[in-house]
Amino acid sequence: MQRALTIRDIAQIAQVSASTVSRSLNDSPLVAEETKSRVREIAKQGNFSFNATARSLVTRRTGIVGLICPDSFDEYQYSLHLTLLINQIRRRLELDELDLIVKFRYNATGTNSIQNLLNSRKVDALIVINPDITAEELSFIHEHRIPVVFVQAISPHLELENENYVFADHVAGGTIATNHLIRLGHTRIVCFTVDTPEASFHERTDGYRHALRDHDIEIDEELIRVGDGTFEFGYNFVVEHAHRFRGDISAIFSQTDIMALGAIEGLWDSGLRVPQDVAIVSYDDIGFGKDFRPRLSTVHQPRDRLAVAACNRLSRLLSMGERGDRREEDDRLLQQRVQPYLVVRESCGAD
Amino acid sequence: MQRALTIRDIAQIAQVSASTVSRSLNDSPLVAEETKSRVREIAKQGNFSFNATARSLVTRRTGIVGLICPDSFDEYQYSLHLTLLINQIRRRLELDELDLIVKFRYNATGTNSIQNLLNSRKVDALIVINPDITAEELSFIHEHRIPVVFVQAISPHLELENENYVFADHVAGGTIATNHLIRLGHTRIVCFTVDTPEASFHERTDGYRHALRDHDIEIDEELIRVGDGTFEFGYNFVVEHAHRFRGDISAIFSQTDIMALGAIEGLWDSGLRVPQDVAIVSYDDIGFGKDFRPRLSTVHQPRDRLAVAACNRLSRLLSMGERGDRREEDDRLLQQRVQPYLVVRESCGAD
DNA sequence: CGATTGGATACAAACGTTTGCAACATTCGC
DNA sequence: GCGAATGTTGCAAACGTTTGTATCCAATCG
Repeated sequence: MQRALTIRDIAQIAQVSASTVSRSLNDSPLVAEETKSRVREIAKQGNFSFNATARSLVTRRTGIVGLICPDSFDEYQYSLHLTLLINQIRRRLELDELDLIVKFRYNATGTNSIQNLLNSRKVDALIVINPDITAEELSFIHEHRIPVVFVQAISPHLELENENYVFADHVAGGTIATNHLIRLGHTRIVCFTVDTPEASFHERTDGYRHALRDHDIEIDEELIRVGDGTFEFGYNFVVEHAHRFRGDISAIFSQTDIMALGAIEGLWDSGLRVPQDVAIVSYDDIGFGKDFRPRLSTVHQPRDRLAVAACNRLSRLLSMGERGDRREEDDRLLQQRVQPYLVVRESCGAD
Repeated sequence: MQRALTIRDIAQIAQVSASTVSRSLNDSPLVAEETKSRVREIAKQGNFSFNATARSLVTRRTGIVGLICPDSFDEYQYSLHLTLLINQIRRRLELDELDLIVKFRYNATGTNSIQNLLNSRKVDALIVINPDITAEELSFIHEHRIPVVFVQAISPHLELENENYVFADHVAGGTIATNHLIRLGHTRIVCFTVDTPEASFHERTDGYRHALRDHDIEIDEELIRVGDGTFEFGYNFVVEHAHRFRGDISAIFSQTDIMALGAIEGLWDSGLRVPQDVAIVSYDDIGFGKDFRPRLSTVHQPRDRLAVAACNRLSRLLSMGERGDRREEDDRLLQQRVQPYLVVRESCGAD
């Protein structure tokens, strides 16, 4: 295989024109069945396949979508959730024969990943995860008239009204978790949240507040503790406040699984048992959670649904672009919210 | 921006030919400095950037490398190590302005990922992780004359003599871990390995054997336990054999961190403490390990070095392809082995 | 001062497809 | 049996670059 076969080579062998070969292999109705099958046969024999680059040049479609992900992807507490999410997206994209280029928000050469990707026209569409994006970049994207879907958390920086946005309902997640604990009889529930520009954690806290308010339980602001999402934080807090877990506080709503694992470890070291002495519900459902004893009761992040919804949205946009129309009903679907659900295991004390 | 600017547009504005624009923007020595800067200025004003597709068509370079990864990437016990490895590779590739398309070994449409990728000529080179690859696929790759480097574990299916191969020395890793335990005075050391076609686990076991032999310690085959890499396995084994950890067995070499975490949990539930009663050294260094109490002493998988070595290798192959030469010295570097190292924390009882 | 060099630029042919349009053959309706 | 419709094919122009070769002009040399 010195030089790969081209449609012209096939054309010569089949004694037809290159256009007929192209049409045959693309199953155009313009060519006779008999010719089609003859051409196909020859192509198959010669192990022919299209040169994607040449094709892209004229169709203006590369068959690649770009995904921008936060640099925090490198840090392990985010890796699991994001990895799983991205893998789901990749799998879903396979169905449409689309490949995925993943880029970090900020790259090693100091140039802007988003601009690079769009300028080079390497991708047909963009998925932006946890969109920590400037207004400037947003308008840059729109100038390029390239389909874009934002996924996962709502960015407070972003005017989402006219954007395609698929996100999880973190308020509902916070409510579900807290309600569950309340139903089990807990009223003094400490809430571990995370200090980050991302809105998702604030929303989980809102959910916590809603649940308490709905049950006429006093909201003690002192019980809302802002951490950093790490094991250490959970561990340190419970060790430091161990005395309060004997009588005062009876449950924890931890907004990350990792902090919950830390808390469990810390409580243990303080002579307290989960769930017997303290009930815990956490958030994310990162897979490790079901291994440790006690197994974590946790709010499942609907990664699969996020992925599916985002990709469906994207497919739609891509095919809309092809036909150039834009129907009314689509506009109503611009924002799509997916619901998390509670996975009850052991740490809440109710199986 | 109805239609993106082309070099012809720039040419017209600058009153030069398209080729001069191309050469100017590519900093060719064939064009006068003055013209160059004039053209550059105009390009900058107009926010011009090359159409990567058109460029690829003639240069036969896409600036994209493909990475084939095992489907087990989906399962969480592999995710962490692989995610980190792939992210490192991605970061390293940024330096060469190369983008990365990651594909699963088997894709949803049932077609062969490797063949797809190569046939379409979408990528300039291939990285194959944990190469569970058939001879047929291997020869397919070579027919395409595309640079390929295999990473991580050695595949028993693969004749690696003529392949570019970057792998970790798992024998050394097994030896290091076991030696450390021996040095701490342990002689009855149980070894958790994993049943998989991948050779890396067998190699770790070989390392374990070497270490014992070197110290004239009898190898008790019964102490080598074949598991599945999960938390459950570690947990169940120690619980079931708890009595033996009081007097007989005094240490564990676990070939995955996860199994070690399971064992720690199980020992605890059996009233045994790590490292006081049982010392543990594990393998992988997955990041979680440093959070849990006791913190894991573990053999660090040299992901960073694997990534760097693989990418360097790839860069080299790519630039060799450009110049078409192949020097002798390169052949000697075909296989590259990187060394793991021990991270001593708490679980081994020696800080 | 004519021939020669060399630097700067332009021309045109690739790269491998897709696709609008024209061309041709065949069939149909009347 | 003739014009129109229909079905099949080929021609050629795109798509936006790169790059080998030709051209032009000024400067240099003998």
